[in-house]
Amino acid sequence: MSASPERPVRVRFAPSPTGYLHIGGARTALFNWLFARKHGGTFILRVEDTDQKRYVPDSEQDIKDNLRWLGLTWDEGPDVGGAHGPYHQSQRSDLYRQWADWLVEHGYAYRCNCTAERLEDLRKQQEASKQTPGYDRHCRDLHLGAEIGEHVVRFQMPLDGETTINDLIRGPISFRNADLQDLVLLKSDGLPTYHLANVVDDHFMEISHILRADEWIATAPLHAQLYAAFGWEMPQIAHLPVILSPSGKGKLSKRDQAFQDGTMKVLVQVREYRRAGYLPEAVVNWLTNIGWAFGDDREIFPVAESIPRFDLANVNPAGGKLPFEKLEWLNGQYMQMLSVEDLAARVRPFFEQAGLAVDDDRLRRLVPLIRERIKTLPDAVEMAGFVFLETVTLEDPKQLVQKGMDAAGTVAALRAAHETLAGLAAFSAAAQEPPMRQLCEALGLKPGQLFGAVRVAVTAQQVSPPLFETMEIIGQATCLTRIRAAADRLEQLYG
RNA sequence: GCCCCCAUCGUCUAGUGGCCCAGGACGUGGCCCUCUCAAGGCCAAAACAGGGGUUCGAAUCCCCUUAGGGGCACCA
Repeated sequence: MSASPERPVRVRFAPSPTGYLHIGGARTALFNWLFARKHGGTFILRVEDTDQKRYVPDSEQDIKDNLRWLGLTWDEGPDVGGAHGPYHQSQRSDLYRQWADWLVEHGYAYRCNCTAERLEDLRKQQEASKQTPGYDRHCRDLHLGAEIGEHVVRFQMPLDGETTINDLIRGPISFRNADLQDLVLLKSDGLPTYHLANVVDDHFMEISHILRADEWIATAPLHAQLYAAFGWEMPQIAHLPVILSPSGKGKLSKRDQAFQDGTMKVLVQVREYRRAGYLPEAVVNWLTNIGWAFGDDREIFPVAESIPRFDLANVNPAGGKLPFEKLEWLNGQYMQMLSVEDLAARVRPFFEQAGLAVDDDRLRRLVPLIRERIKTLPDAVEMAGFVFLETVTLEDPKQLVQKGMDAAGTVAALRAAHETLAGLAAFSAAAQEPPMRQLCEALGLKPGQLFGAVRVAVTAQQVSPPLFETMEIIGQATCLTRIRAAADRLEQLYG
């Protein structure tokens, strides 16, 4: 039953199109992808669309788009094809049916026509009498034929003995067969359950290693028994640790959308990370570091460098929570590493979405100023959107008044600044600073007071990129207009 | 209830019997730098869940307890 070590590495990510790509799913995909790349193997995408009830039409597209966004491209699967297709389980029904029949014929499975009502009653009884819930094997020895009409096919689990799974991360895990269920393999709609489909597909797609979330551990012995019944070699298997909800209750996968946990925004779907302005390379770096460590005490590493180091033997079996604060930091680090060109291109759509008319020259000059001040792409809009605005308006002119100053003094300071700045022949930051500092002394103000008032006048914000560089980008005329307007308004209202 | 996984700072982790009175990172606090905010630099607080073994020696191996998690579907 153990796989031959020399078997070519072929791994798969097999999502079900019942929802958008989840961050936990992305992590599973990432580890599969890393494993494949490490071993020069093949990474396969397989769509497990056998649940018609929960099918979400645009979820497959979302899954594919976001895998690509993360750079987790597949070598075989939808859109790219391959020699082991089709890669949608809904197109492989005949195969599953054929092998389900084979199991029945060979005494490894049986037909069952127990009704949903009977199963429901059974479960209620078992709960009432505090018994372990599960199918009572009513039809197991009835040898029902195909003529019974609507029915399912159940696996005939051996009643004694043990099944041992050799998990690559956890070592051997044993189960008493008597504790295992006669699970449904083929549903009454003729489609397979996960258990049958994944075994048949993994076999015919020549999957060498199964890397999946650890919620599958409990059904692994069933899968092992299926391989044994078919007489097929079982792939090597490893169960990846789950990602837990930061709120401390349950696994994250139970929530399917972003939610608020205290002061922290918890993002769940990959599309939410994308929209929130995280860089895919930062997300990948972050995800790689949950359950696995690069080594050498390094926290920041490009994916290309983690490939040769990746090893299942170093995967931590314990589940963990997503460290969101670390993503914020990592994202900031990655943004600092990007070229001006690159960051400008990435930040541009966010300005546009905010309805701002982006000027390329200004944007390129702005990027170095905001690069180390933003954590996510849309932060740039909040920090420096005023650069692309014709006029800015202050909610309350009182905001111009800095600590230790009054309205009259502020008006005077602004007018003095206006005069100083208006007198400059060149409006570069370097040209602005010395006379403005002299002005501080002349007015008896601290730099923070004068510059603060000018900052608010020019940007309508208390916080901005460095003042002189910012004014240089905005331009002399616009700055002067804004300073005068601010002084006028303050004087009018509080003078 | 039954079966299974799992357990190092608040969080992500390093540690595969002596190099560990436990290292890194995020976050937190302090200081420095400073036109705001950041970034950066320096410093600090902060963990081997508990109890038994094994061993000359245990964070590392074994057992029990406890905590957390998963599963017990005609969902994946």
